[in-house]
Amino acid sequence: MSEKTPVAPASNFIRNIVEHDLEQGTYKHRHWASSPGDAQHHAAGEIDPAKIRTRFPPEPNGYLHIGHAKSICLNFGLARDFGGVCHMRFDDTNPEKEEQEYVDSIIDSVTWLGFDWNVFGESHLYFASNYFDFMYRAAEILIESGHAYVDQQTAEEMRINRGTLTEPGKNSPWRDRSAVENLALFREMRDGKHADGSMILRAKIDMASPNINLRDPAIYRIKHAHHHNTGDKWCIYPMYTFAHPLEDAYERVTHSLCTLEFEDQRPFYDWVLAKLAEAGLLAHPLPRQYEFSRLNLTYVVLSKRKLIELVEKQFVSGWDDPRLPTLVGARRRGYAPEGFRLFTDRIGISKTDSWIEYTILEDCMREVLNASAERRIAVLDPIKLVIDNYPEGQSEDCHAPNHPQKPELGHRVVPLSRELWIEREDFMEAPPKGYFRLFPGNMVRLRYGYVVKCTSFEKDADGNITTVHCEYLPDTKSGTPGADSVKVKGNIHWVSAAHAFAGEIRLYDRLFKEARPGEGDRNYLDDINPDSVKIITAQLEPSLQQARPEERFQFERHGYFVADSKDSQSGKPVFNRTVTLRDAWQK
RNA sequence: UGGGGAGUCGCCAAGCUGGUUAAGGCACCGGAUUUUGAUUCCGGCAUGCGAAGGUUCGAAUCCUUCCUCCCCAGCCA
Repeated sequence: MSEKTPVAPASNFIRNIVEHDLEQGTYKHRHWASSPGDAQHHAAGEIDPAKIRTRFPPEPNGYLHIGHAKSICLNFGLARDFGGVCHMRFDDTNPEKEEQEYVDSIIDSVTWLGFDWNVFGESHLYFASNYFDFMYRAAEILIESGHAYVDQQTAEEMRINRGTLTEPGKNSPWRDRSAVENLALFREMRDGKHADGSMILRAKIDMASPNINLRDPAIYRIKHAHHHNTGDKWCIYPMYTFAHPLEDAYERVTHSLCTLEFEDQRPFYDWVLAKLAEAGLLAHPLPRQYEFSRLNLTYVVLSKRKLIELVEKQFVSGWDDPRLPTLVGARRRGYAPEGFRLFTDRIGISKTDSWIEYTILEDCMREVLNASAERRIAVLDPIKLVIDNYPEGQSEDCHAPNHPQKPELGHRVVPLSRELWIEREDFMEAPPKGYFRLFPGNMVRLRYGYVVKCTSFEKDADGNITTVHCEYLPDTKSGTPGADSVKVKGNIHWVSAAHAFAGEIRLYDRLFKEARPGEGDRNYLDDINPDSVKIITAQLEPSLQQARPEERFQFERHGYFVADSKDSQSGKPVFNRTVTLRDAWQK
């Protein structure tokens, strides 16, 4: 089924760069010593069996979301397609924000998406914090070569002296200290002799640079904080801008992919690598950074800050709320890993600021789920259908295929009897033109059962339909020679009232009612859809009782549903609606 | 009004070292099949590539000017 979407990955500028590099043999002679290390370490290793090395470098300070899925698929997909390796690397250089809980969740999500960092017989799971000794050494080398200095300005002074977008900055009064003095001070920083914020190590570049990121950026700060991995070993920690190129080089990464906002940072990335290559700490070819545009999805919010707010202010039930675009949320919603991979292939990679329509993601899920999910029957808004000419107390088996396009998946038995539950919307007292379901005098097929003719109906005091009456045509049972003797256009699903069971179903809809939440001067919280979830009790066919957590189904004529991983109990599943079926019927 | 990026069909996105009719996907519109108004299948869908000039036999692709949008002034990443 899924052969339908072979999708040779579309050409994009990054693949073009990789192809070009491969043709040129740019990375052919790289050595890899089977573990991260400096130039000397790798020189002792063999020629790298990996044609290219990429990396997915999340900071373990939150949960992964759909935007990360794009980056994960890009990095791991590129490595896979070009005979390379993608490193799973935690960028944990800020002890104040990072936790083991996030590390575990991230590993779980990337694995769930279908990617693996065990390649060429090695596990490429890395932590930037394991490179602190190396980074410290790199900093000392920069100091010794006159490319870094210890600044004692306050944060406020630094900010003022940085200048503005249109005015150059001013040199720090501490900028011209000797290398010896800087080294001594930096070691004091490392040894805990100074308070947080009292000193900072800065790269010495150009306070007048039109690129603000080159105005002597901070590279090492004092933080007397406990680190989730290194404990209390360090009280100084490298800044991302300094650490990242070092991590990449240490791991022999060839193509370092990140989002557009780091574009201005690239000159510094290259500066760090060049200075340390000159000093012999790093070997050529050095990693190169390339930037692509981050994902924007309509009706969704992807910023970490907003996601945290939604959780903390309890607009949702938690990080794994099925309405959230987190990967744990999407998983609980029933979204499939293959769907995410299809999605990332479909939206492509470019440098254009773009907004992807949410329906693209939904369509990818429909496509993948249509191919894989077994069909079941659920009546979400039940009313009674009584077959008046069917004997009371009698029942019989009907056979329903588990998948219309996959006969090899077999079929199951659904019992039929005199009283059934059918969908409220499958009956109308006075139907509009084009409606071909149940209405007085009309005939429809009870899917996998008989053709019935609607004879009458009952209403309660409020005018709501409570019961519909019909008569069945005994010779028309599905699968029998007479099945097609009567042609009907309508085909409705049903469950036997005596055999079905009631189950909880959560009908999820988008969390935001506006395509671009918070656009203009609106607060994104005001754009929250008040009806993003509706909990109902449905009548479900008997076989659904055995549904296992995370098992996905198509409830015929409704959509795709998944047994909730948290709230389902043995014999008592709870279902989440993943996405509806397309519906071309305009009411 | 400093620097860095981006503008190709409703939404994405190839092409951009200039050369027949501007890929492809999604959406949309027709039509066929269908015991899911689903799926599947066929067909349609930019005389146009942010705008205006220019170079050229020939430009989305080169040049000039202009317009619009995004990012950067954390001891965050």
